[in-house]
Amino acid sequence: MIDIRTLREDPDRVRASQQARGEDPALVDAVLEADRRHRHDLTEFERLRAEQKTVGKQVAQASGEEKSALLAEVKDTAARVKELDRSQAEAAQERERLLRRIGNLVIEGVPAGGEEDFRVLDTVGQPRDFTADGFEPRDHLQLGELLGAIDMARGAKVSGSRFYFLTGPGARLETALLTLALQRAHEAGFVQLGVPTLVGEEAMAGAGFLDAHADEVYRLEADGLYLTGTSEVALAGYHADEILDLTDGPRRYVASSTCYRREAGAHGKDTRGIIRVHQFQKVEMFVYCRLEDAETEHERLLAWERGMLDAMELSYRVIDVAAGDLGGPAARKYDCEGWVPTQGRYRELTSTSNCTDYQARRLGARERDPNRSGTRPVATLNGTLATTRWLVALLENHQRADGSVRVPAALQPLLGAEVIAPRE
RNA sequence: GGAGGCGUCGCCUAGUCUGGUCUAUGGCGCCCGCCUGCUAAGCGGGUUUGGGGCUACAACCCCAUCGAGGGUUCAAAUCCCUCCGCCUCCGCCA
Repeated sequence: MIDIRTLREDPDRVRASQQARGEDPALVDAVLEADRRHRHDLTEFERLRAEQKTVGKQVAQASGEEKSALLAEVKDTAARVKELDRSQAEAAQERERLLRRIGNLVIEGVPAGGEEDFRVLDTVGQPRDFTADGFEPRDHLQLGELLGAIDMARGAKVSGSRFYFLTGPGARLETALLTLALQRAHEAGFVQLGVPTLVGEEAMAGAGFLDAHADEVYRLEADGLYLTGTSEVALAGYHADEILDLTDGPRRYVASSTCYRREAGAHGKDTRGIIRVHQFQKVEMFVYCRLEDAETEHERLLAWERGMLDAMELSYRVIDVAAGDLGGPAARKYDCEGWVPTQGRYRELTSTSNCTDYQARRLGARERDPNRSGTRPVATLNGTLATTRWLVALLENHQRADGSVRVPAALQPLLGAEVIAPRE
């Protein structure tokens, strides 16, 4: 949620941001209208309420005839107060409802436009030339089956489409990847958290996943709980409604968790293999820091992601995601996309968002304001350090003509092997 | 699953039966000042959060806030209802 005060004082800035996102700038005026109504009724309510309290005290002192007279007088006020409180609250709710629909203020420099309007910031490595290598690359599922690493058929038998088993070397490769990510985060000073993946409505909404992504979320009707599509939800909720002390620098957390996504709008897309599945593992970084440090911190998160991709010896590109493709809470988002040989294109492997104070305001994660009395929202950022999807890039890019797959040096000690060989 | 207890402004705590004197008590901690070779002690003051008015985003004034939400009442921490969380006991099950 953006700051209502920014919207009051500088509505043009908000309109411009909406425009860049391809969203409705008229929403700004609707919020302002509801805000005016709210403040008018609130002022009136407070004035009458003060009066009611004063008379109420007199009632307590008085007796007999004087008391009945006062009672008669204040009874009317009480009814008016109740009425105004209702309309004030109603206007506040309307303002809130509209305000929540406005996305975060896009940071200057973010390309305007939609999904295709991203800017490429960097490209690392070359897409592997299999013609030069003299063989036709197998896709990750062919390799997975050849190596005894992925079993889609049994996944479907047990749970349906977009479910899978990782088997033997596949499961071990995933574990090694996640472990390395956690190790590297630990060495960088992150505090590791074990997190709930089943959360209440408050946490889900606070992180912003019940707005645009509501269809993507698994909901357990009987218990009023939601399965999280990323540990960001739990990590964002961790310090909800708290006043943090950030004088010693940012709070950095990392968590590995199972992620659940309905993929409701993805019928027929990426149906083969484990590119797009209902359940996967992810190591996620999450940072609470001061607003003025957020952009620097965002660069750091990106650097940690790139370090991990480099260690996997993958070729990838870094993109500055366009405003229209950001999602509500993000003010800027960098994706790292790994090369997938059999698709001949780059696919998202990591994503890091700077949510500035947008998510924190809704969550109530604050700090003492260094410039004045009171508190102010902190900034939150998140980023991916590893996911199950990385197996696709690892298998396809490091495959050899005989169907075996070379293990990147960084994973070899964890896996205890330099090569994953086909089953006999 | 059954029975009971509890939830107060950082922590502990008074207040709830018997609604108005609660502008929520006291202690601890913390902050500022005084005193003082230094520290400690002592003394004085301050110390929830959110919002509105007015403004320099100060000071000041006001409203809300006693787990959350409703209700009763002129008036609710206090009475009634619903929900949430924690604890104890019993049962059941690993």
